[in-house]
Amino acid sequence: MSIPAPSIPKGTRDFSPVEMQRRNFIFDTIREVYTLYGYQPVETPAMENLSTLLGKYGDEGDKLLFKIVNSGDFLSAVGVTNMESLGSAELAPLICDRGLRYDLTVPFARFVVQHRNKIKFPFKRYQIQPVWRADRPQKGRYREFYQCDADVIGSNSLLNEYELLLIIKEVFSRLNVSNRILINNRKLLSGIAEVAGVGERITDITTEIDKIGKIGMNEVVKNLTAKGIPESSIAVIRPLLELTGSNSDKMERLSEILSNSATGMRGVEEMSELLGYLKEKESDGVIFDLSLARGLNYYTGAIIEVKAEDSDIGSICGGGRYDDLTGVFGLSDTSGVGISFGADRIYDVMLQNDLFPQAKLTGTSALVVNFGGDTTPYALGVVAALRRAGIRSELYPDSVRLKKQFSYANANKIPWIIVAGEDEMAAGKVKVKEMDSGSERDMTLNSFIDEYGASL
RNA sequence: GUGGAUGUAGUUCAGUAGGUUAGAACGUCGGAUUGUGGUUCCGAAGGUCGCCGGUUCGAGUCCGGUCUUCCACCCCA
Repeated sequence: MSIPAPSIPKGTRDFSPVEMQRRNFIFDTIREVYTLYGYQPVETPAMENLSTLLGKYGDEGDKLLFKIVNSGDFLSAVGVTNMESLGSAELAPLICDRGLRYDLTVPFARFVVQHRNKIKFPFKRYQIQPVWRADRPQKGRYREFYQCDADVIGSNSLLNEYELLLIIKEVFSRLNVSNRILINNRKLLSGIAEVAGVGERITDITTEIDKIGKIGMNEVVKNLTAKGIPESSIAVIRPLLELTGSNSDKMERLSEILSNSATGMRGVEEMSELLGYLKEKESDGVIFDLSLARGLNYYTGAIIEVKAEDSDIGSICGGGRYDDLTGVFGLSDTSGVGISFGADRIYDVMLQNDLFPQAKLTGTSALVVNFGGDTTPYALGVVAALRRAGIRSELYPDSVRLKKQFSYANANKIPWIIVAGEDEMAAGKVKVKEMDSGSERDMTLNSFIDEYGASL
């Protein structure tokens, strides 16, 4: 009779101590940079009311929401006829009031509206928490993953966009991840759709435009045609996406072509201003890419996406400006802009390219051997003294064969073993063994701490 | 949600044209060394062959379904 092997839900993962050490390196780096730029931490619950989440991410996003079945007799609200006539999609809202958060931006918008009395605008917050998506798992794609968000809400200034770009550069430079930062502006895309006479179809157009880099212009044109975009419109859109030359050349051409679109012209102004803030060195690796579209529906201005070089992982950071996310929760005229680092994908990229710094030793430095009996108080005194001296140390919990205790130290890469048995106790000393060299010395505990404490 | 691949001891993998008690390495545990690890030697434990059903005298091996992991699409961090 064997118990079935335990398992965890599809797309979720456990993290070992080694993995956690590396993950924390990423989280700590991002947190340090966020703090350095004046962002304040915030957390929100894992689950939100479904009404908060639904309709914010487009149809596709709604499908990927994890819904939570109501507690108690959740079927009583349904009724027999509904049960038989409705599909599971229509049934869901009747039996689910809550869902797991899909990202950190929408819960943050909710947070801002709910706590507006206590918030002094502009509000700069950061938030590092897991999110959940019922996507099919794949390389670099998990059902539970961490986002590391920073947002400024309540300020229209493009200096915020500029600052977020600097943060992105700072984080990836500290992590040593080579990357390219793509920027664009939704207003430019809206303007293009407008002058092409298909302003209504902006969503269809942007999601297709986004694929240019992947499937090529010809395929995109084919898809647009298939979606019913008239050839005359495509004829206007296409040359714009194929603009070449320097950023200022591109902006110049765009302002000519978009001159009849107020939205488009604002896009030109915004993009020119942002590009203007970037000094020569800072603009390294920042690319103005008209084909960058990004799916999330709520973006209205600048959009940002970071791709790792030397990797097929895809996007490792994304963001943009949303002018009216808080509007749906009852607070209008509050524009925000934010970015989000995908910690799990950054982890994958760093592992692939061997970018993790040699693991800092955060494990135990000294293991005190347990002989049991009368020596226990003596051994306990030894660990206590080591800890008082700031040396990470532990007493082996069981008084078992020394072979076992030494092999434990070896397996856990503990560099020192302190032997405090009867002989040592009688002499008022300890025997210290350096595991690397295998050499042993009898000495007082104080002289050990004096001699090696500082290096541990 | 659509399409494809995968699944055998804790781990990485063998397993011949369906045929007795399913193998190896590493790891684990015990011993050589009852106060000494990492090397060596000896020994042991550990598997309802992902799960359910079917074909067959007989299935780890063939067929169907289902789940997991991985890959592509959709979409995205």
